[in-house]
Amino acid sequence: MAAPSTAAADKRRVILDAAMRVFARQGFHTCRVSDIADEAGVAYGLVYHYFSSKDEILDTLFLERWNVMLAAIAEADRTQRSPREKLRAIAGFIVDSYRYEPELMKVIVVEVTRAANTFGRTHLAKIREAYEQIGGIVARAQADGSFREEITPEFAALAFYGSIEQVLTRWIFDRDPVDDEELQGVKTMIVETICRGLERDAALSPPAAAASSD
Amino acid sequence: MAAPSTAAADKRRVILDAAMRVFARQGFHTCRVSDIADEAGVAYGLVYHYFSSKDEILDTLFLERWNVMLAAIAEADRTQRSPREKLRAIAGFIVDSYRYEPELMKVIVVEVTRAANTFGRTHLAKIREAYEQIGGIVARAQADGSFREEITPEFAALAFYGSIEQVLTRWIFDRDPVDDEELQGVKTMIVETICRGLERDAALSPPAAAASSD
Amino acid sequence: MAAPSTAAADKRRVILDAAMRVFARQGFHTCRVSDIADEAGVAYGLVYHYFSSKDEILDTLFLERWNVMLAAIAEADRTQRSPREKLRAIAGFIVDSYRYEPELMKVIVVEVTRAANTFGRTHLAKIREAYEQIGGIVARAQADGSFREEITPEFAALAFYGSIEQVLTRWIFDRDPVDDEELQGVKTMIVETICRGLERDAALSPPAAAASSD
Amino acid sequence: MAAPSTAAADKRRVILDAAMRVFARQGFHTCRVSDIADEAGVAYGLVYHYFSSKDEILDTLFLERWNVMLAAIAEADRTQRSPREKLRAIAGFIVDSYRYEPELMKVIVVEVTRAANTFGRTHLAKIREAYEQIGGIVARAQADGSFREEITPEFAALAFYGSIEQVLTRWIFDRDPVDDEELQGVKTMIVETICRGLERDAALSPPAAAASSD
DNA sequence: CATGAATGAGACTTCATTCAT
DNA sequence: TATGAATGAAGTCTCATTCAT
Repeated sequence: MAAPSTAAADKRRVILDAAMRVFARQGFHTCRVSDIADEAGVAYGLVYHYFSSKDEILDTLFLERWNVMLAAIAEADRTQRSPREKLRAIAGFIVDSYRYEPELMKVIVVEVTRAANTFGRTHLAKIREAYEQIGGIVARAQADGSFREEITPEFAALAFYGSIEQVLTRWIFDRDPVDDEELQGVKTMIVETICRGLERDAALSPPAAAASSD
Repeated sequence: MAAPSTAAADKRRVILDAAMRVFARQGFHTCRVSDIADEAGVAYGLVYHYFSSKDEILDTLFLERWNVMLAAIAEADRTQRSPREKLRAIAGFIVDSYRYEPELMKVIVVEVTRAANTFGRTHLAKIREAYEQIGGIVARAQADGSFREEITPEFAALAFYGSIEQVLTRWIFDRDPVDDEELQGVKTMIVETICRGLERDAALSPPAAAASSD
Repeated sequence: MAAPSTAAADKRRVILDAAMRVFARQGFHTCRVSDIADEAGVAYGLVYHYFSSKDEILDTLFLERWNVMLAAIAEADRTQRSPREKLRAIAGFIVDSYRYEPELMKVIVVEVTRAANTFGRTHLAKIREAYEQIGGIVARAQADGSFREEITPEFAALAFYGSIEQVLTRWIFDRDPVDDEELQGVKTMIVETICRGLERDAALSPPAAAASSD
Repeated sequence: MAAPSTAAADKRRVILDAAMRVFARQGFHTCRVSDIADEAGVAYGLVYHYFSSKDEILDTLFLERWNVMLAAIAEADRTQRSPREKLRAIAGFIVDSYRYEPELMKVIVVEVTRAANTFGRTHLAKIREAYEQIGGIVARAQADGSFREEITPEFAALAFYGSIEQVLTRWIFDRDPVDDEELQGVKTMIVETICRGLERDAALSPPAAAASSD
């Protein structure tokens, strides 16, 4: 009796993956539910057997991924590493997500986090959880003296995430595929720019050395 | 004989301003053309007398504003000021734009620059002109030795603009109106974070002094 | 398993038949798609489930009928009958089409073949196929000596079809229904006028006798 | 004081001629009133100073021309010529009308006489006046014994006019301009086909001779 | 006479969702 | 589970006509 439920779970997954590709290719608003069904190779109505609406499909794709990212941020924060190293781990995770799942990340960024008026609004609280975790890392870095206090943690989080999102958006709409070297370079530039902007004067040299250990 | 043309221009302006308010309030996709006509106090068809489509109204609002911003960036670049001061002038211009015309800026950011799949794509080239101008400032700062060369000008522009856009987005969707103090604080934090991230070690102290004169 | 597809085909037919009645009653441009849906007793959107546009419905009605007519012409031509008999068979087929399906023929004639600027243009090539087949009959009659050569086959076809179309148009817009006697009379008059005009002098008497056998 | 009224009359004429060209080029339903104004080089509203509606412009173009044609038919009928010569004169007049004013005739035929559902209906009575005059010629030819009585005058009129209209329609939608030889040939073919179809057996030879005198 | 801004009703088409089988 | 036919609300755009100047 487990087989059918597994099969069912598979179909659901098939639809989700198809939706991801269709959303990435055509955009959420431009595609029709039938496009998703066609891509998944299932009948029209079956989509509504697994999801209550077209919105719910995107909600699901977003939440699955975003929760993974929140976990990754929490994990990075849980380590004993320096703030700069934590932030580098986070930036690295997001950039690698794009590397390995560019279609999914395109959907997440284009259709949710940047879609301020629609899904970005729906998931506002969830999205801000990421900012808050990042802000927390900054706040604690300020408390322990490694980051200076002129910059509020809230702003720091916005600048950090905003820089990354902007880079992803650029990649998403560029013709050329991004090569690995550029991906690694961006990870470094993010911390080299934002973290250095956040760190105390005295801290400027050592972290540069620390970064090389990554 | 000037009156009619003035009157005509006025009606066009009335419609544009009404559209700005309606787009800001309801969102471009959620509002109907009749909402714009109602807000403007004109007949439905008059909207189509001045604009060929609903899209063209938003295009017009965006281009009007974006061209002003490009001019402001070019103007900031034309001065003899330091790179940091130039970037501060640009950040200041954008932040002040939001201060004085929050509805317009909400429309620009939410419906165009962040709407990657729709108008953001249409105006991709125009939007990138801003990045390129900012990147040019950075590149020249690297050439004259004030900015270090580890960070590419392209990335620097994305990080700079991305940070600002993220802050605006936060303000746009926050309940509370932003007070002047916060606005000024953000201007400072932007340069304090991004510019410091971009500047050479030796340059870290002097700019801090320069910034205090703003 | 045949039932659903039959049911589906039926609904499509129901819509086509309803459209035929509505087009005949109100005219293609004057009726709304909702009039068709109402007449068919189906929901608005179902019309668009089966047809991609209002135009396509008329295209379908026309092509269905016109292909039947082209087949009838080809069939008439395939027999061993005299040219006059072939043309009488064709005229008879068209006149009988009006007798048995006056609404459909009204739509075909009024909305397509006579609508030179709209559907008549779209289906120009298809319409001309009929002229060409008729012209072919005339050309072969000239070759075998039964028709004289002063009249080009092209003109003969236009005159033949033009005469019939004009008669149909007259009937279509007359108040009174056409009785069978008039229908039969017209069939005879068409061949008696046009064919006699086309035939050689020597041929004038025999065909008159032949016609009486119809 | 005559000058302004002359000027006024001129403007009215300018608009009518412009409308003729625009209707011929774009079709009545496809063009906008502003297209006519543009073509005439006058302001939008002026069209409504001279005509109460777009329809009235076409009505005017049609009636002007159709009345000329009715007069020509009456004139042809008034002579002492044979029925065949009268019909040849009428066919010749219509064909020459197309020769000298193809745009106007295109509008008359395509937008009025063939537009059964719209203007053809409005002007039904006027159009039928032509048929009736032609029918009258045929009826009198039957009374004097030159035309046989198997064909009703009503049908004869429809066949005669229908043949001509079909030829004009063909020319109108053919790419190639019609040369004079073809025009003359068609005049002959019309009477050679239709009149011969209408004439008594005994009359077949003499008219052929008569026709050569044209 | 002349202008062209202003009016507003009207219709096609799309597509998410439901439901009978 | 699975299918896809059926539903119907919603919104953009067109354009003939009017009218103030």
